[in-house]
Amino acid sequence: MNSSLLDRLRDRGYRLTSQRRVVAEVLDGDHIHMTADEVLEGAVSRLPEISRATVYNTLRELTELGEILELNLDGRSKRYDPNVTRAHHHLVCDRCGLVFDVQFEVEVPSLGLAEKHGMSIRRSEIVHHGTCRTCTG
Amino acid sequence: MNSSLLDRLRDRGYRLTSQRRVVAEVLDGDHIHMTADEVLEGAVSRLPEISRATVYNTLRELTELGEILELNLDGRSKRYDPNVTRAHHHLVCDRCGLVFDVQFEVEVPSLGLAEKHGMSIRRSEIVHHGTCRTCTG
DNA sequence: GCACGACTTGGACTGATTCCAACTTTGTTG
DNA sequence: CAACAAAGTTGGAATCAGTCCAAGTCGTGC
Ligand SMILES: [Mn+2]
Ligand SMILES: [Mn+2]
Ligand SMILES: [Zn+2]
Ligand SMILES: [Zn+2]
Repeated sequence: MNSSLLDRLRDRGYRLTSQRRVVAEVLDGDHIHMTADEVLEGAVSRLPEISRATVYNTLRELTELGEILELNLDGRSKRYDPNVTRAHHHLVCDRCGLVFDVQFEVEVPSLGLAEKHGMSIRRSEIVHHGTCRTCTG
Repeated sequence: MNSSLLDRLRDRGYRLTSQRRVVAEVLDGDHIHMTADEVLEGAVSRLPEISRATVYNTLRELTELGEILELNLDGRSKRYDPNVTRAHHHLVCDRCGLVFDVQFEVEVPSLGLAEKHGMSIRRSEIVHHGTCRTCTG
């Protein structure tokens, strides 16, 4: 998994810098949905001199490579999801921003030509908005 | 439709100011997904002295009333959708931001208790990301 | 070892939205 | 009607996330 990520980076002609390695390490996990700032925080704790700009650059690169998903769950910070292999939904608490994965056996409905308005579709996203238990009080 | 919106505003104890009326008018339509700035622009053309702050205030109120939907389609500006009666998906061009409605007969899969992680769900959103015909070139 | 392109950096900048304190409007009460 | 309170509006400052940029560093091929 991780080695293939690094391989892919190399295959694209990207250099394997300590900064990129650290960002990839911080993002490793199963049900995490970190903001860029959280990634920066984790990266800094391993490599104190890493900069915000590099974290943003690397997140963009990893997204373009398809190694992570960039999620717009609420109107706030984007979140980055390393789980690209198993398609899943997301559950978001509109009050506190908590995010859950939902492993649900519903294939995303594929659209017919008519519905696509001539667009080519790359990816479909299902987000459920609600209130988590602690926020309900 | 429109009168019921104004009625609802009154029922909640909201005053029916010219500013609120203008914002509601600008938002009236069927397949529109305006940004706050576009709403402001339309509102100003009818009521030049209206302020940005009031537009944002009114958009929040209408959203809380359930009269419009606040959509986070891309990481940019939120979009406001007055079509709350017919559930539908959205199709977004990731290059130019164009938005289409998709009237598709797929009910949003409802989640079982286990999948909900204890959350109460208010609304589910399906967004298809891709590239529109003109952006494909 | 040098040169060059790739990469990183801090800080300035931008765009979207929220916040705020002053002001205006409207509704209520005597 | 006058006076006061409550609700609404305003412009601009502030915040927040993200992008941009010019300068400096690194590292690979020659
Ligand atoms: Mn996820
Ligand atoms: Mn719509
Ligand atoms: Zn919550
Ligand atoms: Zn497009």
